[in-house]
Amino acid sequence: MTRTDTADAKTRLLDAAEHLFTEHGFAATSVRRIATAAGVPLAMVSYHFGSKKGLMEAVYARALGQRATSRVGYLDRLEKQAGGAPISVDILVEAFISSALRLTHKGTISGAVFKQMIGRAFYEPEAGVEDFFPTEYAEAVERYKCAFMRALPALPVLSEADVVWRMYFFVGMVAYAMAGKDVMRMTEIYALEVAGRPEAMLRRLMPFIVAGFNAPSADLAPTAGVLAAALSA
Amino acid sequence: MTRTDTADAKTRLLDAAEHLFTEHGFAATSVRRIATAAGVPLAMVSYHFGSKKGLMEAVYARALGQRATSRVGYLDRLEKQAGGAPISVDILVEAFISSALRLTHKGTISGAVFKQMIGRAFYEPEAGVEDFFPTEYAEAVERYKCAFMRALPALPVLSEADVVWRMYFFVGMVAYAMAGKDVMRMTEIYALEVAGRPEAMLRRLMPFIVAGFNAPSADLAPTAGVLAAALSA
DNA sequence: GTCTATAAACGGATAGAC
DNA sequence: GTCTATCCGTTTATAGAC
Repeated sequence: MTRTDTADAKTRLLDAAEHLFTEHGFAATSVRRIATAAGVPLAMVSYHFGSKKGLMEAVYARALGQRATSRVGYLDRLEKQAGGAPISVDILVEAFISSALRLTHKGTISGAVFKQMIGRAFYEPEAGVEDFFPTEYAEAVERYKCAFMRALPALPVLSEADVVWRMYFFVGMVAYAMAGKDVMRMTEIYALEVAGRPEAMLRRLMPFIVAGFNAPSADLAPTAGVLAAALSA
Repeated sequence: MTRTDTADAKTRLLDAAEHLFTEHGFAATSVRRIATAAGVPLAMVSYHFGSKKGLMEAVYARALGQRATSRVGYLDRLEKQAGGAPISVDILVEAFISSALRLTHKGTISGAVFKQMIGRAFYEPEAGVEDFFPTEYAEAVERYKCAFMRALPALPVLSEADVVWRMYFFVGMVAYAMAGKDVMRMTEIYALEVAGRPEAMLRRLMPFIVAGFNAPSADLAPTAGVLAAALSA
């Protein structure tokens, strides 16, 4: 007996939609199916949310809204505590990931579902959240960018392009992991311990990312080209 | 006047489907739209491919089939040339990415479209290629895994779990970039030079990944926990 | 082999009873 | 406020003419 069974129609629709959109995607999920899963008449979707799209926006709004505080919360506390001194890269990386994962442990939504939902939002073509995310997270990205630039070794200094690219890669990787995707079935084939344990992944991910951020600037030491050199040797 | 205009119905359907599935996703693309775009009667879809799903499988089969040789081609040549000696990490990383990007420059399909299509295949829920990819690429993953383990510093040696995790992160990042996704709109906001130029991204990505692979083992130096320590200080 | 016409089911949305 | 019944466009797939 889950909470959904006793909640009101609106909440049950949101719960069902969240789950089904996450699992099958927006276009592939019909409102009929959502209403059936929620045990609610079809018309309640139009009544409460106006349209299918309205329902999806409500799903994201609920999920993100109630967690809005955690985007730069860690960073605020860290900067306050540091009192002007740079924050080290490893702490920034863990703060960034933790802000993402922490969404998993708060609020009414199942952590696993929410995590996948956000991961999916990154790839769903018609998701519509592509208009939502950037405005909501632009500040967080900018704040972390500045923090990373201050944290990284002064000489040879990384260009802003270097830092932003590395954050781009970082975000992409976290999205892939959060979406629970594993196209190569690597977690199966190599029995990676990941099921339901984001901490295990975090432990593996952190050194990888931290080292990446600390790599020499691509402006100064263009690494690409070694393949061609090796093959023509 | 593109090639599509003169090709036969089957080919034109594949071309149109490839393009539309890539742009809008499987569920959101109707066969009518595909047939219209291809300038071909609707019934030709059933005739040639049996069903919508059959069409999609044909799209992937054509795209991947004709490029099957390039998955471990670089690695074969590198290992032959090295004659038993380990291949350095930077060369392996570039070979792996190049094998992915090289798909872009071969065959009949537009590079940009194919690239996005593969990227999409990683996230499309109903794509069905999740049964296809692992079997096709398991050998390549295993080969690269062995090569990376031989290339990485002997002491402290990375565990197989370390190496596989790092390949997992690597794959995820490449998938995100290949799908052309950018949820945070970072390429816009920070004017990253990426449009149509995978080489620019490669130059930025390589040092990041290489450094990540060379990071100390997560088994020996668990980095996670610095955030909690910093906040409780 | 190719295509037109249509079937059969499903999609989102709503009118109007209660 | 809540729900049943239905509208009507669109979907996939096919039957059958050419």
